[in-house]
Amino acid sequence: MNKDIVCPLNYTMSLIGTKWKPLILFHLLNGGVRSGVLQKKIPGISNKMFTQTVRELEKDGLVIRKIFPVVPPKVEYKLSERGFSLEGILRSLDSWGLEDSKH
Amino acid sequence: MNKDIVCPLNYTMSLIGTKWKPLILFHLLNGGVRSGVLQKKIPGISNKMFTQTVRELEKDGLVIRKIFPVVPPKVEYKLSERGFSLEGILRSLDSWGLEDSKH
DNA sequence: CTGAATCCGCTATGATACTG
DNA sequence: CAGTATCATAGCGGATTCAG
Repeated sequence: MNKDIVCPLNYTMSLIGTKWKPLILFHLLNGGVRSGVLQKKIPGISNKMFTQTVRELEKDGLVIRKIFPVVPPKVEYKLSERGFSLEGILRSLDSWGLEDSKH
Repeated sequence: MNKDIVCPLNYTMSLIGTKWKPLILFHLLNGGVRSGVLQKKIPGISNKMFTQTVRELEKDGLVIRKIFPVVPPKVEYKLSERGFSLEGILRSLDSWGLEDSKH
């Protein structure tokens, strides 16, 4: 009996339940963006965690990584269709923060 | 300039952006419950992290802790009004997991 | 020059045993 | 029953190094 299926929330958390994943996904809602630009949008994230996290998202099929074979190196990240299906949740999290921070 | 306000999502994540917080909050949606019962609903959480996490939620005003001065000890946790305001988000996360796990 | 991997020190986490 | 203490491990952050 798989616990992730007993409560689907466990399944969701296994995919996006970390400190940085929702933030990265949120900043990709507006479209694909270059690696360095994306990283600058995430305040406080370390280089290492950015790379590690975005790669996990890629592995889980939420983010697509596109490499341009040019000099200097260029890498872009964008949401997959599956990643986009989280849009409502991500925007709700953002809206909740906006409202709650007023109180 | 506070980064948590530049993007409200940062603020939200600072409150519930950990592995266990959404799970604990979700299992409190149906009402107050005794400590041990709540912990059993969270598969995989260690005793230490359960106590630590639920106390942080209490400190942030999302969860209310009620102590009954009896023997054996009895402690109940329930959502505060502020905690309940996350209901929509928590149920969306659960629903998303249910849908996504089908694919 | 950009993107990412490696190394090291530190913090957070988990398992177990124990206290009130 | 609820929570704490202790210790081993895993994960994170920062600086540096490497690759293209």
